[in-house]
Amino acid sequence: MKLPPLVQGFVLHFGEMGSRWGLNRTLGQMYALLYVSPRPLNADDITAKLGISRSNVSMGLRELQAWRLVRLEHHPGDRREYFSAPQDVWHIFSTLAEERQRREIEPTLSMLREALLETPGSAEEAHAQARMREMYELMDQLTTWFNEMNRLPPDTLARLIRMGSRVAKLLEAKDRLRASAGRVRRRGRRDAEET
Amino acid sequence: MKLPPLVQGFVLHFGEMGSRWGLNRTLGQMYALLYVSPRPLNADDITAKLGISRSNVSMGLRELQAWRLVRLEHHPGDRREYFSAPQDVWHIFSTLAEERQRREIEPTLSMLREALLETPGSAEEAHAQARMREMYELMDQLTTWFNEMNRLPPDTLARLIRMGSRVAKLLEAKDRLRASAGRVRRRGRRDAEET
DNA sequence: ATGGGATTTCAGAAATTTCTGAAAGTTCCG
DNA sequence: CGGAACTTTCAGAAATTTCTGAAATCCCAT
Repeated sequence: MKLPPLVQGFVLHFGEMGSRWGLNRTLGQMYALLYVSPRPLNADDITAKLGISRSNVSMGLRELQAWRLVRLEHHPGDRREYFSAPQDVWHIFSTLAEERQRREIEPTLSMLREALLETPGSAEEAHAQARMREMYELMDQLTTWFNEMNRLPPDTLARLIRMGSRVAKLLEAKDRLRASAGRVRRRGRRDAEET
Repeated sequence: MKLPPLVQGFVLHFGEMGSRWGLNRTLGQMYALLYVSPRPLNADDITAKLGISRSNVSMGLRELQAWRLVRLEHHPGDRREYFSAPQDVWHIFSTLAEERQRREIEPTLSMLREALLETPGSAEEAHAQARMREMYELMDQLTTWFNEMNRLPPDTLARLIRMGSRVAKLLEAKDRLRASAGRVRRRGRRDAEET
């Protein structure tokens, strides 16, 4: 591995962490390398910089593309394929989250949906099914929420994040507004809809 | 494995998924079993129901406790240890998320903090460091946000989730309120603080 | 303090995942 | 076409992770 120390540390760390995120060492290293690279790299660049086999790089690049974490581009007058990581960190995190949802959550939601259609054959199964229903409902709600938030304009979302728990204050404000509107009992400004 | 079909399907699925979440097959199966079980189980129960070795169960239980996913209890007049999964699904998801943050995010935040203190020795390193700073800032913001939300009273949080993207409407309402307050230029009701 | 039920440890076996080199495939140019 | 420049495939090697059985340890009741 032939890299400046700062970059090497970053790459190695991502290699280690790669396995904790559903990736693996090589994938983590490759992604880290592309992320900090000032220009797109081709497969041989990556092979050289990481000191791993060419075929491993080829497979890794396929997988990173499946994760939608890297983009492929061509340079005029050069037959090789160049890869780069999108620059926008928000965007990166959002695709990462989407992709993980697709791989980690959706299969379970389907499985649970099917299980909930079965007829329990015993008290034990009935209990199990009730527990599955609870889990299904929360997962479903959370993914719906996540998808909605992810569809919001990025700056709105950024603002909500920046507010943190102070959004709760908005809720209280809304409640006060509704309460007083109820007391006065006439048509007023309607700034927000009910949930 | 000797289980009612509905339960067996659930357990096997969690076994498969276990590896995608930072667990592993056995851990996933054990957790699934405890989750749907109507009563706490001891290690031998689990050994029998899942058909795996006693020692594997012992190690798995330790790990599930480290994840704070199961609780240990004792029954009077019985020396064995009984394990159960907390009933509240919200609570489960929240500890799961906390635990993942601790294992998947925090190490990277530390690594990045250290890297940002280094002095880049070349233009390439300077660029890499700038990219790391971007990543650090977003991760830091997201974890702060997550921690704050997780500290909110559960019903407030539940309400926010149920609102989904409609929270954005509250933001707009707030903006309108501030705008008109500014026009009128006198002290009015202050329902929400500025971000 | 001893016996025995219960749990833990751990070295090596088994299973799974990742990586490689060699061969095959693709594409473009002359 | 023929071949050079790249990329992909894939069977087996290497590395890693998970699982087991046997032995050790713990700890309570007598």
